Amino acid sequence: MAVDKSVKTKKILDAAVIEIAHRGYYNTTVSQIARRAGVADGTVYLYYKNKESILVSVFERAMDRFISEGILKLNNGNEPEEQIAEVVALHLELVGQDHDLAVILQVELRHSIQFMGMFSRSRLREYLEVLAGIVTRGQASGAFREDLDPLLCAKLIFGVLDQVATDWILADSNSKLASRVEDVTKFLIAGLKESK
Amino acid sequence: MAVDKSVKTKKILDAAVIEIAHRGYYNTTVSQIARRAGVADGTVYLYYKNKESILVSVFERAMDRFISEGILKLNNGNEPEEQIAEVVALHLELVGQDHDLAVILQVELRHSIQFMGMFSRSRLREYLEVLAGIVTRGQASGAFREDLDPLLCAKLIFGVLDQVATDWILADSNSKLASRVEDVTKFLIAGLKESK
DNA sequence: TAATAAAATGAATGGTCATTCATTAGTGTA
DNA sequence: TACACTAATGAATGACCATTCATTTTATTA
Repeated sequence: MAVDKSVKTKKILDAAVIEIAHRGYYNTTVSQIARRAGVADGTVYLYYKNKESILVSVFERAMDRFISEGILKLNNGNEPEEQIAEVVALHLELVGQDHDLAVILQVELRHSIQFMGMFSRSRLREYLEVLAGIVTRGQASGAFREDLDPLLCAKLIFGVLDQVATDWILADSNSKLASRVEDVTKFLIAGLKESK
Repeated sequence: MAVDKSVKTKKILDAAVIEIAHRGYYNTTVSQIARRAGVADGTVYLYYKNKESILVSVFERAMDRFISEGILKLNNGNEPEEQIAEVVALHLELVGQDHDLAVILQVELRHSIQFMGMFSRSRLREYLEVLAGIVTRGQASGAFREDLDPLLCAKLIFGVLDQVATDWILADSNSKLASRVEDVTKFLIAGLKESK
């Protein structure tokens, strides 16, 4: 039945996210994923073509949560400065909420983009374009300096967020990620304006 | 003879850097490294304990080039703003000079820090501390705002540089990395000062 | 209930390496 | 030249693991 099908597909995917986030793709065996999902090894292949396609699905879910669910929350009525603050908060909140998701985005995805000509670059692009849009609007309204390319700014903003997230993951600290939102925002907004 | 020993060790390491940068650690076989180095498979094990220890040496070399050779060039007499400019230029130049080195630092190292309890974090720490030192001095001299933690600032600066470098690698563009030095510097310095 | 179809199983297969080690080549010494 | 010692070789070993598929279990239908 259709429902059963998708339920089991999801169960396997859930298991894969956990295993891959903990051990990395190459150190995770299909058997481990199967065991955690509570199915036989062969069953995995009824739902996924092969190991790599599981990874692709893992990425798709991660990107989706992040981009679709996240970015849509942006309030377009706000001032550019406030939007930057919103993005920082959203980005760090999302990463902070789900450690496994975060590891996959920060560590595995990057690795796979490089070594398995993976799609996904386009989703990142999407994200960058949202950021660049904010910068462009800020420049138009005079809030932000105009001597920097918006796409470059978008990348720099992303770099900062990505770094804070990675730092949090690699340090496995329980220090709330949220506590850094304010300072990061200050830094970014200053960078986008003329300095004194 | 002692000289021969280290020459061959280096030859194998050179080969490993190239292979690993192109294919990633898990997709690189010891045979491939041996072939590129022009030695037999077994010979590799006369110079390295096992495959993982090759990776460790690869990282050590990469970090060394980057930190020791790079940071030492910083001119301590300069103003904080100039030092930031210097760091940006040095970082991007070093990465831009050696694509293989860059891939290993940006992609493989991160992956390994997460999944193989690797040392190396301490070398990154070293780098961050140099950056934090610049910020601290800038705050003391009144050049930079004082409401942000220097270590956080160091991480944000690193994030920006890391992102620009990664972007360059993943886009494999031949657009000179150097062309971005100026704009990145502007952004960072503004972020470190009070905004208008 | 019996027959049929669909889903799930897990042992077996085949391929891929990291690593070893018996053998060979090379180098220096007397 | 013969001997001893070191370095290098690469075929063989053994472990691992993705994937397959003959068989079993479960669900559906008549």
